[in-house]
Amino acid sequence: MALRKKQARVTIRTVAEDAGVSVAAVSKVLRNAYGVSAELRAKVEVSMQKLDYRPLAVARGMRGQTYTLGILLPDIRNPFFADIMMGVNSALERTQYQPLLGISQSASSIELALVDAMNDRQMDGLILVGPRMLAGELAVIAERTPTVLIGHHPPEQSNFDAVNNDDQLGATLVVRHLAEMGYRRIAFLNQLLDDSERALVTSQREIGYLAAMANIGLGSHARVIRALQTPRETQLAARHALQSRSPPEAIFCWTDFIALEVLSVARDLGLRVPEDVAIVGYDNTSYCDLAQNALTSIDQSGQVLGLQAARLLVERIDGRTAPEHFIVAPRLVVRASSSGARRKVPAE
Amino acid sequence: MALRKKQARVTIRTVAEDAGVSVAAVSKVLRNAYGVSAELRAKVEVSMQKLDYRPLAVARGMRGQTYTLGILLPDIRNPFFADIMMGVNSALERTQYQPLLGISQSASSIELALVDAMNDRQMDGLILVGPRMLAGELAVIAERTPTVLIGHHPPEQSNFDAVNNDDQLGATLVVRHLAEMGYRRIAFLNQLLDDSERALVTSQREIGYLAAMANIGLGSHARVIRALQTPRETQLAARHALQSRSPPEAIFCWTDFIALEVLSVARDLGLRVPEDVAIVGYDNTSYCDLAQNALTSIDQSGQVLGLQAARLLVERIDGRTAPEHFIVAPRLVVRASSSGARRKVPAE
DNA sequence: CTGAAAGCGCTTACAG
DNA sequence: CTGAAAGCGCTTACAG
Repeated sequence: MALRKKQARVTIRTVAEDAGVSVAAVSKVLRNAYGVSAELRAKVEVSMQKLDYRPLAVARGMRGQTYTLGILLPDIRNPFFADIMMGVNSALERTQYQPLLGISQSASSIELALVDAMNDRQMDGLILVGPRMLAGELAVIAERTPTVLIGHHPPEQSNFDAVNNDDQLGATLVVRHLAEMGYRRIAFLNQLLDDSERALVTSQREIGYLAAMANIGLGSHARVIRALQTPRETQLAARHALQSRSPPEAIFCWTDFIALEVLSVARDLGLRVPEDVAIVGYDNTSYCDLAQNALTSIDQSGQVLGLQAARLLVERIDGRTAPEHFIVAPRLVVRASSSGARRKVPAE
Repeated sequence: MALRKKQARVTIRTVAEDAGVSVAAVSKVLRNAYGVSAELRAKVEVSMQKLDYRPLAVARGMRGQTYTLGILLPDIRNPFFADIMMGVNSALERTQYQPLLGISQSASSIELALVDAMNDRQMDGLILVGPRMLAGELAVIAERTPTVLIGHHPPEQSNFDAVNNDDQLGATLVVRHLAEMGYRRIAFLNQLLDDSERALVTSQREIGYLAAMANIGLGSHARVIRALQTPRETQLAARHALQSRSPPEAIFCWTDFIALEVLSVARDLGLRVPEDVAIVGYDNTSYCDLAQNALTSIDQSGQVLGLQAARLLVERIDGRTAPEHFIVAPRLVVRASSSGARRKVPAE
C-alpha cells in the first residue's frame, strides 16, 4: 500500500511507450538531433505534452550535458552583479540552459572550492566574474570546462573567452573629467591586491589612472590608496587620507560600493562634496542616482557584459575553441559628487 | 592518439581497485554508512586521497542525493539577501552540501520555473526566500522536496519549515518610536500585492503597522501607500504622497532599499529629514549606516535567518517531518532619519 | 563486515 | 529514418 511518491515518475521510457516509439527516438527529439521524421517528432511531442514529461538533467548529464551553467560571483553585496545577472538571464531565456549561482566572497580559496563543486555537478560551462585565481589555475579550469570570464583581462593566448569594459579608458575618462573640473590632487582608492592579481579590472583601472595623471601633467599628484574591501577598512583608509596634511581634492574609487563609504566618511568629517572633495565611483549602479549620493561614475553596461558572456559561453559549449575577447566602451556619467563646484583651473 | 581528456576519470571503481575492495565498500565509506570496519575505511580513505577522487554529484543523484541545495532569491539587488546567504554558507560549511542560487526577480512565474529547474537537477532541498507563490503551490513543492521558507509566514499546518522575524512586532516598534518622536501622520509604504500574498512579510508588517497605529490612538492617521517595487514607481508614489495636500510626517517603508529611494525624493523636493519628514526602513542593511543615509531601520538578523533555515533544511532532509517555525526578535536601530528633530509631542 | 549484481534515466555508437 | 543494447558513475537491496 505504498501510497504517495509511488506514482512512478514519468521517464523517457514512459513517453516512448505512450508514443509507441523507441527510447532512443525520444532522446533524439529531446536533443533536436538530426535523423527524426516529422511524424515521429510530432507523436513524441504530443506524448511529452500529455504526460507533462520533464527530462532529468542529472541523468542527461551522466552521458551528455546537464544544461546547467555555473556563475561564480565574488560578492552578492555589490549591486553591479545584479546587472550582470539580468544580462545572463535574458541571453539564456529561450535556451535549455539554466544558470545557477555560487558566491565566493572574494576569496580565491572559496572560488576554487566552488569550481570543484560545480565540476562535481557536471556544469556544462562556467562564467567567472572577477575571479581572484592565478592564470595557471584559470587555464586548468578552462581546459576541463568551457569558461568565460567577466572583469578579468586575459593574457594574449588563453583557452577561455573574456568580456570586459575598457578599464584603462574608463579610468582615463574619470581623470580627465576631474582635471577639467579643476581638481589636481586626485587619488585612486584601490583594493589591496597582490602581484598575481594584475589581470583584475581594478589593476587595469589603476594603470589607466596613473597613465592619465602623467599624461595631463599631474603625475606628481598621483596617489594610490589601498584598502581591504570591508566597510571598516575602507572607512579607515578614507578617513586617514582626508585628514592627512595634504589631503586629496578628489578620490576616484574602484567601484561605487566603495565610493559610497568614502562619501559617508567625507560627510562625517564635515567636508562638502564636491567643494572640499570630489568623489567618483565605477559601475554606475542604481545607487548612484539617489539624490543623497549623486555619485559620478563610469557606466560599463553590466547587462551587456552578462549577455555577451552567456552568448560566448553557449558558443564555446557548442564547439568553438578560438578565444574571443569582447570589449564594451565605458561611458562617464557626471553627477553632483564631482561637478558644480566653482574651482579655479589649476595654475599651469 | 586521443591526447587530452583521455586521462580516464577517477571513479569509484578506480578507488576500489586501488584499495583492493569492492565498489560497494567505497560507496559506504563515502556515505559514512554503517557496516564498514575501521581497516577497510582507512584503506579506502588512503586511496581516495592518493587518487584525488571526487565523487560525481550528478551520478550520486541518480540513486541517492546530489548534496546540492537550491536557494531561491527574489532579487539579488536587495543587500538584505547577502546577509541571509552568509548565514546559509556558514551553516553548510562543514557539510557535504553545496548551496546554489537561482534568482526569480520577484515574479511568481519565474519562481515556479526555477523550482522546476531545480527539481530537474535533483536538488536535495530548497530554501525559498520571500516566495510569491500561492499556498497550494508551496504545498505541492514541499510534498516533493524538503523545503524551508524564509520571510513567508506559513499557515497553521504545513509540510515545510519557516524562519522569520516577528514582522508585526517589528512594525509596532517603528510606529511606537515615531509616535514618541512626535510624528502623527505616519504612512506605511508597501509593495503592491494581491490577496493571495497575505503570507508575505510585507503584509505582516502592514498588519502590525495598522494595529499599532490604532492602539496608540493614531488610527485615523494611518495611511498605506502601495507601489510596485521598481525605482520609478517607488519615486512616483513617494513624490505624490509628499506633495499631497496633507503629506505624511513620517514614511515607514517595508524595506531599506525602498526607503533609500524615498530619502532621495525627499531630498529632491528640498525637504529636511527628519525635520520635515522622517523615514524608516526595514532590514538594517549595510547601507543604513552610511552618513548620507543614516536610516533608522529594523534589524532582523539576516545571518541568523539564513543559518537557521539551512540547519532546519538539513534536519528535514535527514527525515524530520514535523514542521518547525523559527522566529527571530526584531530590534529597532535608531538613526538620524527619524530622530534628533525638535517636534512637539502631539496635542492629545 | 564485505561484495556481486541490478538499476537510476538518460545518451551514444552501432545495426538494420 | 528507427531501434536494441551498452554504458555513464554512483547507490541499493540482497547474499554470503
